[in-house]
Amino acid sequence: METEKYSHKEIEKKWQELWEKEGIFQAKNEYDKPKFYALVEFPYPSGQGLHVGHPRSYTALDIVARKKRMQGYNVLYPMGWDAFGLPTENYAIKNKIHPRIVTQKNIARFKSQLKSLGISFDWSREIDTTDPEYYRWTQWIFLQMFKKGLAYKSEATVNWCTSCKCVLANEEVVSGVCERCGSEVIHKVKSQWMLGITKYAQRLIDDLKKVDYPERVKTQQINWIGRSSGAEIDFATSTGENLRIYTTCPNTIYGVTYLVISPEHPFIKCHKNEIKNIEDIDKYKLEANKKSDFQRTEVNKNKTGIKIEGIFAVNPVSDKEIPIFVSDYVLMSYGTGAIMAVPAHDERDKEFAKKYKLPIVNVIDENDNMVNSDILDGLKSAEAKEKMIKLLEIKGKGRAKVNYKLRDWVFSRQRYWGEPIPIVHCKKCGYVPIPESELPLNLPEIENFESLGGGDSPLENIESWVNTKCPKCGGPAKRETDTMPQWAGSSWYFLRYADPKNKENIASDKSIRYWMPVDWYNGGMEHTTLHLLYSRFWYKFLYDIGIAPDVEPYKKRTSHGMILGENNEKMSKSRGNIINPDDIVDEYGADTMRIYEMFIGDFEKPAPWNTSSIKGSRRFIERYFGLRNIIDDSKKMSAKLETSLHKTIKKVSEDIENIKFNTAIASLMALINEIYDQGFITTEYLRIFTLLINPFAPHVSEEIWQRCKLGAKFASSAQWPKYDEEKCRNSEIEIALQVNGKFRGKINCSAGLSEKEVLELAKTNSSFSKFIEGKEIIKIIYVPNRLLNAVVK
RNA sequence: GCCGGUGUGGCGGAAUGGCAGACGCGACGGACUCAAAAUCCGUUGUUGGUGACAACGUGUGGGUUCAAGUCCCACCACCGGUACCA
Repeated sequence: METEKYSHKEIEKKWQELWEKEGIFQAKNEYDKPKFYALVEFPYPSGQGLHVGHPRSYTALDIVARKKRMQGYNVLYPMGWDAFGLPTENYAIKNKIHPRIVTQKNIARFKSQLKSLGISFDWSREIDTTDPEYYRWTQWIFLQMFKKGLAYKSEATVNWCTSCKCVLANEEVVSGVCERCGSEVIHKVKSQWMLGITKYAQRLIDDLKKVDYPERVKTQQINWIGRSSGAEIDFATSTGENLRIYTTCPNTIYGVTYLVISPEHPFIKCHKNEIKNIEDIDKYKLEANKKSDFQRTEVNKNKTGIKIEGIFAVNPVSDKEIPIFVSDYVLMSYGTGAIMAVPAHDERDKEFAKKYKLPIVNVIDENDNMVNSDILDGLKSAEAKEKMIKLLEIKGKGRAKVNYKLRDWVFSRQRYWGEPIPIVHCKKCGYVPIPESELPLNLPEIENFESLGGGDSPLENIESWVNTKCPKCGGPAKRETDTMPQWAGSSWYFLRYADPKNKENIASDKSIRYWMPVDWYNGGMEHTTLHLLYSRFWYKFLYDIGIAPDVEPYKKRTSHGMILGENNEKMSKSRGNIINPDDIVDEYGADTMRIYEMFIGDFEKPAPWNTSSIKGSRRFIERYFGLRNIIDDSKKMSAKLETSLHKTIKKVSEDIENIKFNTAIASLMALINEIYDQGFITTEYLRIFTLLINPFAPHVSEEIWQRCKLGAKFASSAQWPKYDEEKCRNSEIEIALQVNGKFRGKINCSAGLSEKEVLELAKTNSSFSKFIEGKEIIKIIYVPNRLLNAVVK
């Protein structure tokens, strides 16, 4: 008998090398085979190295990918690097190293960490968003958007850090202050490149019907896009110019007692000569602009405003004269920047009206019927809304209008470590795209990566790069010095994996049509309204220009829960609860780490890390490794074990598809317990068990596969086992007995008995019969092979 | 405020309306050992009882049902997202 200890280090190294040498996980360009494209979000190679959260996602889809391969699919499971970004740039600034060097170092570390986990990535298709051969296509897509008018430059309000003196992305503003230095963030108007994602708003909502995403992901996207349908209504004013407002409740128009416009509304400037209190209004506007995000949310409920003196508006249906106010509770960036206030039926308007003693007119009663509304009286509010829109349209004073909360995507960053925007500005020709033949537009080499004080990109310093010729007229022109945001490269990367070395196209047409869409994409919830939305938008655009074969990039999306620290809080340096995956792999092995992370709880829910629980996963692997010592082919596996085996094959197969990795492992543990209870295992059963455990613990199962000569070269390349539905049923079963719904014992019997036969048997059971003795049986409920309930009086 | 999610032993967590607590951790008892670790065997929801057994038990309060962790109604707590979006 072998007594050799299980040595994870030797075994795991051996198989990782063999797999790599034989290239067994490389996807084949055999376009007649059934394909399966499994994808996980490629990481940002940070200086901290891999987090224990990464392997949760990667192992899960590794299990799926490995099983699909064993089921005969041509599987693509690629990995790459989303490597542009702020932390690397900050590190580079601080340590005066080129970000490229930092990135390369981080990638090397990540890669070796991932390899030590035995994930079956196809490393031959590795991509890196900072590679000019990659980002030339990011730039190329941008140019196509520019040509279609989807990329445009415009003045936009951006976040401005008062201490760093530079622009911040929305995600860099944490509760109103700068993420880097904690200083105040204010709004500033700046000329920015924008992407017209709002043109795709409706499609981004509608096409969610076509994909298999978790409901919470769909609703979060729908809420973020924020569709509302109402009407635009033109209110005449005493200036002669109309004020156009937006409302979702045009039916409440008889309840309008004033209008409110945003402080930035151009109406103020246009009519400054007619406004008697223009100085006060300008002062108010200045105050409003000075407010930081933080202050704005703080004073959220305490509304301020000022009446415009000397000008009034006229209600287009009642012809009543009403005042106009300026208030920062109305945003210039939504709708028309002007509203009609209905204080009776809007909380914010009500608060404002109370503060400024404005009249409140009720127009909808408690039964949802219109009142005080002339021709609308008596109608339900929904009917009234329809009727009012029609009426306004006939009068030419309003029209139905749909609005979205979604804004166009601010696409400029004043930073070095990003894709250069391939546009030049010519005084004569305006914004001119550089010719596609000049792509990639490489990032120039510079010494100082720090942003300039004025909020301009550090590229602004490189005069030799900035000053160029206009591709159109040949005259002097300047290059765009802003770069693209972190989210650019990840918006299309899944396409590049189809054909990562292609020099002529983002990928060959054939490869795209074969591999797309991604069959299963797993990633974090935090990307729901960022990367996931952005990439759906880009893919739709690529569909529109004939590159993508369909409108949605991902057929199925799942989302893993976060792995929390042992104290149930988010892992972070400051909380001191970080677990380094290297330590776990070193001490327990990759197979144990994989099993542990899959067994930790429901994959889709957050779960706290617990180092002492890892032992259970390690024990399970060792028990599996020990099976080789109890092989006995002279005996036959019991009938009970045969049933258990088939049930387990079924359970594991289905659980993997249903993202229930924890219960799949539990059922394997239960099976191995049963095998040890029996005291031996046959080679055939060990073979099947090895195949079932292989996607979860690939190294140790390859080792057993080889040592016990269970089949050809690799377990990972063998056929996934099939189960027999017939054999999943026990012939001997247990039936629960109840009296009046209360459990009173159980009987063992053969399967398939009739109600009468079971009842007779039940009566011989003393604890059951005790409770029906002397009582009248009113009803018997019999669930075949499961339960018998006697209702007695 | 609005949207989404979650509440089950000491802990992580299982349960197509049908034996609540699978599987694992921990704990307790035992075997092996000079001893410890490892391993193996057993016990482990709470309360009462020597015991067989009984009662109670899935956030709270109601309801539907022969039967509810699961379905319905009302609420409470926590977590995530979002926020003056008219």
